[in-house]
Amino acid sequence: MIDAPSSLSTPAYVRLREQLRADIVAGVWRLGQHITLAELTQHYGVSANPAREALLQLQGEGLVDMRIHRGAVVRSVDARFVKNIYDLRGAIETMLAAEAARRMTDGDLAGVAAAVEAFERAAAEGEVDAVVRANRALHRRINGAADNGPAVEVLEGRSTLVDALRRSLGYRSERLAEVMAQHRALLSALKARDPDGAAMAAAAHTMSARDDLLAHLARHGAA
Amino acid sequence: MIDAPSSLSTPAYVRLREQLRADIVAGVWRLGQHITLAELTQHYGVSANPAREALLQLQGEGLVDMRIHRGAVVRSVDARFVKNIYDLRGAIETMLAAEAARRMTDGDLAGVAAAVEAFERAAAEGEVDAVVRANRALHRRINGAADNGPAVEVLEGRSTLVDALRRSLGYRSERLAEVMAQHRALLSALKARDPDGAAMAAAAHTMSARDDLLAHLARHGAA
DNA sequence: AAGTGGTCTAGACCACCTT
DNA sequence: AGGTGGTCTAGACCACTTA
Repeated sequence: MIDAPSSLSTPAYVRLREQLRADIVAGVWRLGQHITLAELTQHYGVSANPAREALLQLQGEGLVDMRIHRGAVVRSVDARFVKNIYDLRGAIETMLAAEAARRMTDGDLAGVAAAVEAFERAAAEGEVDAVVRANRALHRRINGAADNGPAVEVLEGRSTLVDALRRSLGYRSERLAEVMAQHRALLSALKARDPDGAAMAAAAHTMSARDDLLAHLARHGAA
Repeated sequence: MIDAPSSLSTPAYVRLREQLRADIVAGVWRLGQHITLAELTQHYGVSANPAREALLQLQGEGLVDMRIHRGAVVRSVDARFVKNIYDLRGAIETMLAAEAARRMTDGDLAGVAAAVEAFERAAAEGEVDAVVRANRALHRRINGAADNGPAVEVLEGRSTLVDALRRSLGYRSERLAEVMAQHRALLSALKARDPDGAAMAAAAHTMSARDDLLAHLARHGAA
């Protein structure tokens, strides 16, 4: 059964999509596992149609592969997949950072600066949740300032699986120091309204995140 | 009614999605126009469910905006939209070109070289369709060589509207000469296995395509 | 308070894969 | 051929907007 109705007004296929994504990330449905509509309708207590729609949308996010008349398969998160997603995200975030450097208002800049400080405070206190929140706020603000709705949609749509993976692995403290330095560099470039500098800082940031995660995977085996 | 069943085996929501996309591009449904499920079911002779799915998927491609209980609206293609889509595509294609430079086999390279020549031959003979085909083959080959499925999916998914717009405007011959020079530059960088050079060539190529289309729009008004 | 418009369920149907 | 598994239709239902 789908858990608390969350809100009576949210459609079943949306609730199922969210739940299914969370369950895939949590390992309820193993990576590479085969899922049929019948299993979904039984397990979550909805009928075939919303189940199919949820699968179609998750396919759009790259979480599952649907093969006609063969059921869906949870995409496995191997090194190649992680590299590909990070390369895609890196390309988009680099472009957005450059554009943000051109368009940011002083208010936007102050917001980014505040998020950078919130991140560092949370990191110093070891508050993992607060670190994740501040990090998200920081990148949301930069990406939002670029005023490119479609790009942000793609970025957010393609981030779920890898974000969940990253969060599940935790952060090493050396990595946190690295990230803080990268945030500072990015902030400086934005303050200087320097698109090329912002692009380079963003590219370095995402590439190091990619390599850090890939190193984790290589060390501890794939999920 | 949906036209020829195309193939009995392709599901209705897929056929409807393709048809609806083509019809939007052809102007059957005007940009900014309001569409309801009832209109779709009547006009295309399918029931509500496949119509809804087609709309959801086109929303995923950015062609329509769905607002719950208010119907869907065909997204209008203004200058800002064109710029945003081109910036997104440019970011992705730039990344893919760099990656392709690292990974291309000699066979891939020969394919790109052949496509470049096919493009130039078609351009010399004024065969617009052949130009479009060669151009697509060329970029498909480069993008494919990067071996990043998710990125290619996003690229193709987000290109339809703007591609159609560009095709509907035709090509000036000066523009064709520019494009040929850019293709040559890109090919050289790929041959030299030079990722940075390929990235720069790809970025220049998509930026000039963007600015060319924006100039068209500014001159002749929005579609 | 009516109306519009989206969503769900159930059952029939049919395409594709397997024997 | 049989079985599995996805897709369609119809009608009921219900949420959100408009008068």
